[in-house]
Amino acid sequence: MKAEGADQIRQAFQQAGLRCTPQRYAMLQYLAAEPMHPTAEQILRAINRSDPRSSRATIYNNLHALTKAGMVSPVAVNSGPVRYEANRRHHHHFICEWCGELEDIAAREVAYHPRRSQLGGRVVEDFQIVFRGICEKCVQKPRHRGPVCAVTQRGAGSC
Amino acid sequence: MKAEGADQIRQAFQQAGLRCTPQRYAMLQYLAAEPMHPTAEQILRAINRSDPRSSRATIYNNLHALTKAGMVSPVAVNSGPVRYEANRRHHHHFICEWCGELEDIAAREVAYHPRRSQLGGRVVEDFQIVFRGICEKCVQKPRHRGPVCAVTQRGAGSC
DNA sequence: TTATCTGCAAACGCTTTGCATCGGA
DNA sequence: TCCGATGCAAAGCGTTTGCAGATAA
Repeated sequence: MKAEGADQIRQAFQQAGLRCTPQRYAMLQYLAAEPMHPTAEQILRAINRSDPRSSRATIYNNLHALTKAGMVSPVAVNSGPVRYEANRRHHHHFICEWCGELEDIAAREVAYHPRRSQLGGRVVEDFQIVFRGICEKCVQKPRHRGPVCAVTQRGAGSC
Repeated sequence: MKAEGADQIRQAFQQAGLRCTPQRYAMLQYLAAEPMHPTAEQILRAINRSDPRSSRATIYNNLHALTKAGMVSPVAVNSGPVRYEANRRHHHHFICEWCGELEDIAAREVAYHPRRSQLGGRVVEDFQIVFRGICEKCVQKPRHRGPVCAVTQRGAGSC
């Protein structure tokens, strides 16, 4: 996904009823251009690298605001710091058990398209598949170390 | 799922090459009998309610040990404290966006049984579906408060 | 007997919060 | 102009760690 145009970003904030501050602008631009799933800390470092000085508190405040407005989504598929992604089309996730990397899986790669919007007496509004296994990079690398810790997601790093 | 027999629990530890201490025994017994997905703190409180005095550090140590041995699994589908479950058969999860409750969904309730164990160049070893929506209890209750915060999972509690 | 486990307490990492100041609309 | 956003610093919560003493096998 490419970076959005300047007007597009301003407009998005307007529609959400949020002020378009330099900090928010930088955050959304970064997240929309970024194929990774950065943590709050990574977002802070990335946007402070180029221009305005954002504070940690502002990053957290705005991640909440943007989440509430539906402009970004928290990705909480493993433990550790929460990761974020700009809202793209419906997709799933893959987690490498060796290097901990988190990748997107396009919905069309998966043959599951439930028709029912119910499950027992529950109303289902969304679903998301999390695959676990070994990523492409790790498959073709010799296994230096063991897999990452299933709880902390730390302990390896061979990718 | 019912509580396991005493011998069964001792045996499980033996097979894993782990000592069967009173603390570990209580933890596994509790997790095997418990249909919830308790946090470390909840496990601590639950097992200290009945018998031996376990410490917080021991709970965390053992959750790692039991996870490494494949006897319990961390459930990290939302942010906040990590939740744990004893290893049962393959299943999925449902998260209520109103009360934050986490429920199991039996695999047979879901018509997705992928044949391939690959996804691009990746090796898939496991997958897990996370459904989001409104749980049975919340569906039939008037909506007192808004949904829980998507980041912190706090802010409601109507269930 | 001894490697392993426990418990305490301190430290750590991530996140939230209170409050004074600032600035976009 | 003024409500909402920012930044700082301190506190909060969940978790990890080091180490001395206890204990299952």
